[in-house]
Amino acid sequence: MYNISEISKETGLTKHTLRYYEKIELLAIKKDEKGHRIYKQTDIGALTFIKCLTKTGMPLDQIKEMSTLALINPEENAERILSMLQAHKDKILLDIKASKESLKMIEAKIEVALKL
Amino acid sequence: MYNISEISKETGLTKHTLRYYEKIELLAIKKDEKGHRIYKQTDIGALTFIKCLTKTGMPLDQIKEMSTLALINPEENAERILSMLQAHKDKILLDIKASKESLKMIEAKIEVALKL
DNA sequence: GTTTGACTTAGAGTAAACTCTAACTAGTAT
DNA sequence: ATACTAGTTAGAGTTTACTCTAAGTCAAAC
Repeated sequence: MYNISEISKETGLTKHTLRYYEKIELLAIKKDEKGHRIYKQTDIGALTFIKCLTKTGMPLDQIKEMSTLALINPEENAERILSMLQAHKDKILLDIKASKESLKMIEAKIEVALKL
Repeated sequence: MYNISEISKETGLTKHTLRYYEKIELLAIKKDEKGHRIYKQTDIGALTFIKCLTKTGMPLDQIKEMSTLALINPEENAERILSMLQAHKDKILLDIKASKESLKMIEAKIEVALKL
């Protein structure tokens, strides 16, 4: 069990962001009798996965859609979740390809600048 | 010589975006006697490079800084331009690495979802 | 000759994802 | 008792990169 400061350190997300994620209902965190958030190991896992999705350009509303589907009925929604994950995987592969092409152009510019 | 519509088609940037790039002084385009923009081949090259930098996450103000330096005095500013390009290249390499790691996590989740 | 479609401008509006502020409570340290 | 620290909330503000609107000019098509 962790409090918000520990989770902030652990995940690298600010406390503001952690509360913001709850406000937009990306995830739900239990509170203690004082109203303070109590995070579990599984929450760290979820936040790590959210970070990995946002970093690779999945919008928060899509992440929210997936996590809602998984929360409500993982078995029934498995197909939909799977297709979203597959689509995102394909997008990342394309992004990597595009990045490599951009890299080539930049390297060419570096060559030009080196000659000045 | 091309007009804004042709350049929009050519580069995939909207006319709005092309005018916006001029407003923030990312590049300067000559006008004809009617005040209409006239684009040259070199402008297409510049816009293509700008696209490659934005796609890979370089902020517009940094692109602007580089293009200003290159415009004012390419020889004198070569070193600064070079270091910015190098830094961006390194950033892209790190991003690709991170994307590949995210890919692994997503593929693991896909495996889990396939078992449902 | 008027409608259509291209262009122009200044400036307002939008979307996404935070980021911050103000006002508050509750527990601990001096 | 008072100051410090950590937590809470609602809601306002910020940043980036567009994106759109309104009002206008100008030339060709019907």
